[in-house]
Amino acid sequence: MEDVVARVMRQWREVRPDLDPEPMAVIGRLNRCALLLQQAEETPLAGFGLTRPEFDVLTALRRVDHEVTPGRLARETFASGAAVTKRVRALEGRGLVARRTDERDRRVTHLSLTEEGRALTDEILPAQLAHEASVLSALDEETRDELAANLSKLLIILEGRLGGL
Amino acid sequence: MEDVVARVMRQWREVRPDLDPEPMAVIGRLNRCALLLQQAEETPLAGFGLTRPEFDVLTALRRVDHEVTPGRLARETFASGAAVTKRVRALEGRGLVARRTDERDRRVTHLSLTEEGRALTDEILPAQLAHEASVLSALDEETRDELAANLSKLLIILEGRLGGL
DNA sequence: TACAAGTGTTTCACTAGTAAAACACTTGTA
DNA sequence: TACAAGTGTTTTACTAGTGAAACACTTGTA
Repeated sequence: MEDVVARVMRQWREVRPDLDPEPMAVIGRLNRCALLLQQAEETPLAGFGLTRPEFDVLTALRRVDHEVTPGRLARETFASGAAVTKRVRALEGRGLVARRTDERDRRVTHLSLTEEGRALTDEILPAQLAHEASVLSALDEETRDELAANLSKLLIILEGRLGGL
Repeated sequence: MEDVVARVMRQWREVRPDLDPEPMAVIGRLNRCALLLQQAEETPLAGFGLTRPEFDVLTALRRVDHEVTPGRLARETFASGAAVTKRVRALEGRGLVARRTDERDRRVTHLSLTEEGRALTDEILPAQLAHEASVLSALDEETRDELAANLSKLLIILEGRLGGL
Protein backbone atom coordinates (compact mmCIF):
# COMPACT_ATOMS: atom_id res chain seq x y z
CA MET A 1 0.00 0.00 0.00
CA GLU A 2 1.24 3.42 -0.99
CA ASP A 3 1.07 6.48 1.28
CA VAL A 4 0.82 10.12 0.14
CA VAL A 5 4.52 10.70 0.47
CA ALA A 6 5.35 7.74 -1.75
CA ARG A 7 3.03 9.25 -4.38
CA VAL A 8 4.79 12.59 -4.13
CA MET A 9 8.20 10.93 -4.44
CA ARG A 10 6.97 9.12 -7.54
CA GLN A 11 5.90 12.44 -9.06
CA TRP A 12 9.32 13.92 -8.42
CA ARG A 13 11.12 10.96 -10.01
CA GLU A 14 9.03 11.58 -13.11
CA VAL A 15 9.54 15.31 -13.49
CA ARG A 16 13.05 15.62 -12.05
CA PRO A 17 14.71 12.20 -12.44
CA ASP A 18 18.06 13.83 -11.78
CA LEU A 19 17.11 14.60 -8.15
CA ASP A 20 17.13 12.03 -5.38
CA PRO A 21 13.91 12.45 -3.38
CA GLU A 22 14.98 9.87 -0.77
CA PRO A 23 15.17 12.31 2.17
CA MET A 24 11.42 12.84 1.79
CA ALA A 25 10.88 9.19 2.69
CA VAL A 26 11.80 10.13 6.25
CA ILE A 27 11.26 13.88 6.51
CA GLY A 28 8.12 14.16 4.41
CA ARG A 29 6.48 11.31 6.30
CA LEU A 30 7.54 12.72 9.63
CA ASN A 31 5.97 16.08 8.89
CA ARG A 32 2.78 14.53 7.60
CA CYS A 33 2.45 12.17 10.58
CA ALA A 34 3.01 15.04 13.00
CA LEU A 35 0.32 17.13 11.33
CA LEU A 36 -2.26 14.35 11.43
CA LEU A 37 -1.41 13.44 15.01
CA GLN A 38 -1.79 17.03 16.13
CA GLN A 39 -5.17 17.29 14.48
CA ALA A 40 -6.18 14.07 16.19
CA GLU A 41 -5.25 15.48 19.60
CA GLU A 42 -6.98 18.81 19.14
CA THR A 43 -10.47 17.43 18.77
CA PRO A 44 -10.86 15.84 22.23
CA LEU A 45 -9.22 18.88 23.90
CA ALA A 46 -11.65 21.23 22.21
CA GLY A 47 -14.36 19.47 24.21
CA PHE A 48 -12.75 20.92 27.34
CA GLY A 49 -12.34 24.34 25.73
CA LEU A 50 -8.58 23.96 25.46
CA THR A 51 -6.15 24.23 22.57
CA ARG A 52 -3.16 21.93 22.36
CA PRO A 53 -0.66 24.69 23.24
CA GLU A 54 -2.77 25.60 26.27
CA PHE A 55 -2.87 21.98 27.34
CA ASP A 56 0.91 21.87 26.89
CA VAL A 57 1.18 24.63 29.48
CA LEU A 58 -1.03 22.73 31.92
CA THR A 59 0.87 19.47 31.50
CA ALA A 60 4.23 21.20 31.84
CA LEU A 61 3.10 22.72 35.12
CA ARG A 62 1.72 19.38 36.25
CA ARG A 63 4.83 17.36 35.50
CA VAL A 64 7.44 19.71 36.93
CA ASP A 65 5.21 19.62 40.00
CA HIS A 66 6.20 22.94 41.54
CA GLU A 67 6.03 26.63 40.73
CA VAL A 68 7.88 27.76 37.62
CA THR A 69 8.62 31.13 36.06
CA PRO A 70 7.22 32.10 32.64
CA GLY A 71 10.74 31.90 31.22
CA ARG A 72 11.22 28.34 32.40
CA LEU A 73 7.76 27.44 31.10
CA ALA A 74 8.65 28.86 27.69
CA ARG A 75 11.77 26.66 27.55
CA GLU A 76 9.83 23.68 28.82
CA THR A 77 7.12 23.99 26.16
CA PHE A 78 9.42 25.22 23.33
CA ALA A 79 7.37 28.39 22.96
CA SER A 80 8.30 32.07 22.85
CA GLY A 81 7.97 34.21 25.96
CA ALA A 82 5.22 36.24 24.32
CA ALA A 83 3.21 33.10 23.54
CA VAL A 84 3.51 31.94 27.14
CA THR A 85 2.28 35.31 28.39
CA LYS A 86 -0.85 35.02 26.25
CA ARG A 87 -1.58 31.41 27.11
CA VAL A 88 -1.07 31.95 30.81
CA ARG A 89 -3.34 34.97 30.76
CA ALA A 90 -6.13 32.91 29.21
CA LEU A 91 -5.66 30.02 31.64
CA GLU A 92 -5.46 32.40 34.59
CA GLY A 93 -8.72 34.00 33.48
CA ARG A 94 -10.34 30.57 33.66
CA GLY A 95 -8.98 29.92 37.11
CA LEU A 96 -6.72 27.06 36.02
CA VAL A 97 -3.36 28.73 36.65
CA ALA A 98 -2.25 31.07 39.45
CA ARG A 99 0.54 33.68 39.53
CA ARG A 100 2.55 34.84 42.50
CA THR A 101 5.16 37.59 42.45
CA ASP A 102 8.52 36.64 43.90
CA GLU A 103 9.21 38.78 46.95
CA ARG A 104 13.00 38.72 46.69
CA ASP A 105 13.15 39.63 42.98
CA ARG A 106 10.00 41.47 42.03
CA ARG A 107 10.59 41.06 38.29
CA VAL A 108 9.85 37.36 38.40
CA THR A 109 6.51 35.69 38.82
CA HIS A 110 5.85 32.09 39.78
CA LEU A 111 3.16 30.09 38.05
CA SER A 112 1.35 27.04 39.33
CA LEU A 113 -1.81 25.06 38.74
CA THR A 114 -4.81 25.90 40.87
CA GLU A 115 -6.74 23.05 42.47
CA GLU A 116 -9.11 23.25 39.55
CA GLY A 117 -6.32 23.32 36.97
CA ARG A 118 -4.67 20.31 38.50
CA ALA A 119 -7.93 18.41 38.65
CA LEU A 120 -8.72 19.20 35.02
CA THR A 121 -5.24 18.18 33.86
CA ASP A 122 -5.45 14.93 35.81
CA GLU A 123 -8.82 14.27 34.27
CA ILE A 124 -7.76 14.85 30.68
CA LEU A 125 -4.32 13.26 30.74
CA PRO A 126 -5.25 9.58 31.01
CA ALA A 127 -7.82 9.97 28.27
CA GLN A 128 -5.28 11.69 26.03
CA LEU A 129 -2.69 8.94 26.64
CA ALA A 130 -5.29 6.25 26.06
CA HIS A 131 -6.21 7.87 22.78
CA GLU A 132 -2.56 8.00 21.71
CA ALA A 133 -2.09 4.39 22.75
CA SER A 134 -5.07 3.36 20.67
CA VAL A 135 -3.69 5.06 17.57
CA LEU A 136 -0.35 3.31 18.06
CA SER A 137 -1.97 -0.03 18.84
CA ALA A 138 -2.41 -0.55 15.12
CA LEU A 139 1.37 -0.95 14.92
CA ASP A 140 2.93 -4.10 16.35
CA GLU A 141 5.16 -3.75 19.36
CA GLU A 142 8.40 -4.25 17.48
CA THR A 143 7.54 -1.46 15.07
CA ARG A 144 6.68 0.89 17.93
CA ASP A 145 9.93 0.13 19.73
CA GLU A 146 11.99 0.58 16.57
CA LEU A 147 10.21 3.85 15.85
CA ALA A 148 10.82 5.15 19.37
CA ALA A 149 14.49 4.19 19.25
CA ASN A 150 15.13 5.58 15.79
CA LEU A 151 13.24 8.80 16.42
CA SER A 152 15.30 9.22 19.56
CA LYS A 153 18.51 8.96 17.50
CA LEU A 154 17.18 11.55 15.08
CA LEU A 155 16.01 13.83 17.86
CA ILE A 156 19.40 13.78 19.54
CA ILE A 157 21.02 14.78 16.26
CA LEU A 158 18.52 17.57 15.69
CA GLU A 159 18.77 18.93 19.21
CA GLY A 160 22.52 18.93 19.01
CA ARG A 161 22.56 20.58 15.61
CA LEU A 162 19.76 23.08 16.01
CA GLY A 163 18.49 23.06 19.58
CA GLY A 164 21.50 25.12 20.45
CA LEU A 165 21.62 23.76 24.01
CA MET B 1 22.28 9.62 25.78
CA GLU B 2 18.89 10.97 26.84
CA ASP B 3 16.73 13.20 24.65
CA VAL B 4 14.18 15.77 25.85
CA VAL B 5 11.28 13.41 25.50
CA ALA B 6 12.96 10.77 27.67
CA ARG B 7 13.41 13.44 30.34
CA VAL B 8 9.73 14.38 30.13
CA MET B 9 8.72 10.72 30.38
CA ARG B 10 10.90 10.36 33.47
CA GLN B 11 9.16 13.35 35.06
CA TRP B 12 5.78 11.78 34.43
CA ARG B 13 6.80 8.45 35.94
CA GLU B 14 7.75 10.35 39.07
CA VAL B 15 4.63 12.46 39.52
CA ARG B 16 2.06 10.07 38.06
CA PRO B 17 3.53 6.55 38.37
CA ASP B 18 0.05 5.16 37.69
CA LEU B 19 0.06 6.45 34.09
CA ASP B 20 1.95 4.77 31.26
CA PRO B 21 3.75 7.50 29.28
CA GLU B 22 4.95 5.04 26.63
CA PRO B 23 2.95 6.60 23.73
CA MET B 24 5.08 9.73 24.15
CA ALA B 25 8.16 7.72 23.18
CA VAL B 26 6.81 7.73 19.63
CA ILE B 27 4.37 10.63 19.47
CA GLY B 28 6.28 13.12 21.59
CA ARG B 29 9.48 12.49 19.67
CA LEU B 30 7.69 12.70 16.36
CA ASN B 31 6.24 16.10 17.18
CA ARG B 32 9.53 17.41 18.48
CA CYS B 33 11.48 16.14 15.44
CA ALA B 34 8.96 17.69 13.08
CA LEU B 35 9.20 21.06 14.83
CA LEU B 36 12.99 21.11 14.69
CA LEU B 37 13.06 19.96 11.08
CA GLN B 38 10.63 22.66 10.04
CA GLN B 39 12.71 25.32 11.73
CA ALA B 40 15.76 23.95 9.95
CA GLU B 41 14.05 24.27 6.57
CA GLU B 42 12.74 27.76 7.12
CA THR B 43 16.10 29.43 7.48
CA PRO B 44 17.50 28.76 4.00
CA LEU B 45 14.15 29.59 2.36
CA ALA B 46 14.01 32.94 4.14
CA GLY B 47 17.11 33.83 2.11
CA PHE B 48 14.93 33.65 -1.00
CA GLY B 49 12.13 35.60 0.68
CA LEU B 50 9.90 32.54 0.90
CA THR B 51 8.11 30.85 3.78
CA ARG B 52 7.85 27.08 3.92
CA PRO B 53 4.12 27.07 3.06
CA GLU B 54 4.81 29.31 0.07
CA PHE B 55 7.57 27.00 -1.08
CA ASP B 56 5.13 24.10 -0.66
CA VAL B 57 2.88 25.80 -3.18
CA LEU B 58 5.73 26.23 -5.65
CA THR B 59 6.90 22.62 -5.31
CA ALA B 60 3.36 21.28 -5.64
CA LEU B 61 2.95 23.22 -8.90
CA ARG B 62 6.35 22.03 -10.06
CA ARG B 63 5.79 18.35 -9.40
CA VAL B 64 2.28 18.02 -10.80
CA ASP B 65 3.79 19.67 -13.85
CA HIS B 66 0.66 21.19 -15.36
CA GLU B 67 -1.97 23.77 -14.46
CA VAL B 68 -4.00 23.07 -11.34
CA THR B 69 -6.99 24.73 -9.72
CA PRO B 70 -6.76 26.35 -6.26
CA GLY B 71 -8.94 23.58 -4.85
CA ARG B 72 -6.62 20.88 -6.12
CA LEU B 73 -3.63 22.82 -4.82
CA ALA B 74 -5.25 23.03 -1.38
CA ARG B 75 -5.69 19.24 -1.32
CA GLU B 76 -2.17 18.72 -2.65
CA THR B 77 -0.58 20.89 0.06
CA PHE B 78 -3.01 19.94 2.87
CA ALA B 79 -3.99 23.56 3.33
CA SER B 80 -7.34 25.31 3.49
CA GLY B 81 -8.73 27.03 0.44
CA ALA B 82 -8.41 30.40 2.12
CA ALA B 83 -4.74 29.81 2.89
CA VAL B 84 -4.09 28.89 -0.74
CA THR B 85 -5.81 32.07 -1.92
CA LYS B 86 -3.48 34.16 0.26
CA ARG B 87 -0.31 32.33 -0.67
CA VAL B 88 -1.09 32.38 -4.35
CA ARG B 89 -1.83 36.09 -4.24
CA ALA B 90 1.57 36.75 -2.68
CA LEU B 91 3.38 34.52 -5.17
CA GLU B 92 1.45 36.03 -8.08
CA GLY B 93 2.45 39.50 -6.89
CA ARG B 94 6.09 38.43 -7.12
CA GLY B 95 5.64 37.06 -10.61
CA LEU B 96 6.26 33.44 -9.61
CA VAL B 97 2.77 32.07 -10.24
CA ALA B 98 0.26 32.86 -13.00
CA ARG B 99 -3.53 32.55 -13.04
CA ARG B 100 -5.76 31.87 -15.99
CA THR B 101 -9.55 31.75 -15.92
CA ASP B 102 -11.11 28.65 -17.41
CA GLU B 103 -13.20 29.64 -20.41
CA ARG B 104 -15.69 26.74 -20.17
CA ASP B 105 -16.43 27.16 -16.46
CA ARG B 106 -15.70 30.74 -15.43
CA ARG B 107 -15.71 29.92 -11.70
CA VAL B 108 -12.49 28.01 -11.92
CA THR B 109 -9.02 29.38 -12.36
CA HIS B 110 -5.89 27.52 -13.38
CA LEU B 111 -2.59 28.15 -11.66
CA SER B 112 0.85 27.50 -13.00
CA LEU B 113 4.45 28.50 -12.40
CA THR B 114 5.81 31.34 -14.48
CA GLU B 115 9.21 30.92 -16.14
CA GLU B 116 10.66 32.75 -13.19
CA GLY B 117 8.77 30.69 -10.63
CA ARG B 118 9.90 27.49 -12.24
CA ALA B 119 13.49 28.64 -12.39
CA LEU B 120 13.46 29.67 -8.74
CA THR B 121 11.91 26.38 -7.63
CA ASP B 122 14.44 24.41 -9.64
CA GLU B 123 17.22 26.44 -8.08
CA ILE B 124 16.10 25.97 -4.48
CA LEU B 125 14.99 22.36 -4.62
CA PRO B 126 18.35 20.58 -4.97
CA ALA B 127 19.80 22.70 -2.17
CA GLN B 128 16.85 21.91 0.06
CA LEU B 129 17.16 18.16 -0.63
CA ALA B 130 20.90 18.28 -0.06
CA HIS B 131 20.34 19.97 3.24
CA GLU B 132 17.83 17.34 4.28
CA ALA B 133 20.18 14.59 3.18
CA SER B 134 22.97 16.07 5.24
CA VAL B 135 20.81 16.12 8.39
CA LEU B 136 19.88 12.48 7.82
CA SER B 137 23.44 11.47 6.97
CA ALA B 138 24.16 11.36 10.70
CA LEU B 139 21.93 8.28 10.85
CA ASP B 140 23.23 5.04 9.35
CA GLU B 141 21.45 3.69 6.32
CA GLU B 142 19.68 0.89 8.16
CA THR B 143 18.19 3.36 10.65
CA ARG B 144 16.99 5.62 7.83
CA ASP B 145 15.38 2.71 6.00
CA GLU B 146 13.68 1.43 9.13
CA LEU B 147 12.44 4.91 9.93
CA ALA B 148 11.04 5.40 6.44
CA ALA B 149 9.31 2.03 6.50
CA ASN B 150 7.87 2.41 9.99
CA LEU B 151 6.73 5.98 9.44
CA SER B 152 5.02 4.78 6.29
CA LYS B 153 3.09 2.18 8.31
CA LEU B 154 2.07 4.84 10.80
CA LEU B 155 1.13 7.30 8.08
CA ILE B 156 -1.12 4.78 6.37
CA ILE B 157 -2.91 4.17 9.67
CA LEU B 158 -3.31 7.89 10.31
CA GLU B 159 -4.53 8.66 6.81
CA GLY B 160 -7.04 5.87 6.99
CA ARG B 161 -8.27 6.89 10.41
CA LEU B 162 -8.26 10.65 10.07
CA GLY B 163 -7.38 11.68 6.54
CA GLY B 164 -10.87 10.77 5.56
CA LEU B 165 -9.83 9.81 2.00
C1' DT C 1 24.27 56.13 47.08
C1' DA C 2 24.30 56.30 42.18
C1' DC C 3 23.81 54.42 38.02
C1' DA C 4 25.13 51.46 33.79
C1' DA C 5 24.36 47.10 32.40
C1' DG C 6 21.80 43.04 32.71
C1' DT C 7 17.60 40.08 33.25
C1' DG C 8 12.61 38.52 33.46
C1' DT C 9 8.27 39.62 31.70
C1' DT C 10 4.82 41.99 29.07
C1' DT C 11 3.21 44.93 25.41
C1' DC C 12 3.08 46.37 20.66
C1' DA C 13 2.51 46.18 15.76
C1' DC C 14 2.15 42.96 12.63
C1' DT C 15 1.52 38.35 10.04
C1' DA C 16 -0.53 34.17 8.57
C1' DG C 17 -3.84 31.20 9.48
C1' DT C 18 -9.02 29.69 10.27
C1' DA C 19 -14.23 28.85 9.59
C1' DA C 20 -18.07 30.73 7.79
C1' DA C 21 -20.30 33.83 4.67
C1' DA C 22 -20.46 35.84 0.33
C1' DC C 23 -19.85 35.74 -4.46
C1' DA C 24 -19.85 34.07 -9.14
C1' DC C 25 -20.89 30.88 -11.88
C1' DT C 26 -22.87 26.16 -13.80
C1' DT C 27 -26.13 22.44 -14.03
C1' DG C 28 -30.20 19.55 -13.67
C1' DT C 29 -35.14 19.69 -13.63
C1' DA C 30 -39.40 21.40 -15.09
C1' DT D 1 -36.10 29.73 -20.44
C1' DA D 2 -36.26 29.82 -15.53
C1' DC D 3 -34.49 28.91 -11.35
C1' DA D 4 -33.13 25.93 -7.14
C1' DA D 5 -29.36 23.58 -5.80
C1' DG D 6 -24.64 22.77 -6.19
C1' DT D 7 -19.66 23.94 -6.77
C1' DG D 8 -15.16 26.65 -6.99
C1' DT D 9 -13.08 30.59 -5.19
C1' DT D 10 -12.51 34.70 -2.51
C1' DT D 11 -13.63 37.75 1.25
C1' DT D 12 -14.54 38.74 5.97
C1' DA D 13 -13.94 38.89 10.84
C1' DC D 14 -11.27 36.96 13.96
C1' DT D 15 -7.44 34.32 16.52
C1' DA D 16 -2.93 33.03 17.94
C1' DG D 17 1.47 33.52 16.97
C1' DT D 18 6.05 36.41 16.14
C1' DG D 19 10.31 39.57 17.08
C1' DA D 20 11.43 43.80 18.84
C1' DA D 21 10.72 47.36 22.03
C1' DA D 22 9.26 48.74 26.42
C1' DC D 23 8.94 48.12 31.19
C1' DA D 24 10.20 46.91 35.80
C1' DC D 25 13.30 45.52 38.45
C1' DT D 26 18.19 43.82 40.35
C1' DT D 27 23.11 43.79 40.55
C1' DG D 28 27.92 44.96 40.17
C1' DT D 29 31.09 48.73 40.18
C1' DA D 30 32.66 53.01 41.76
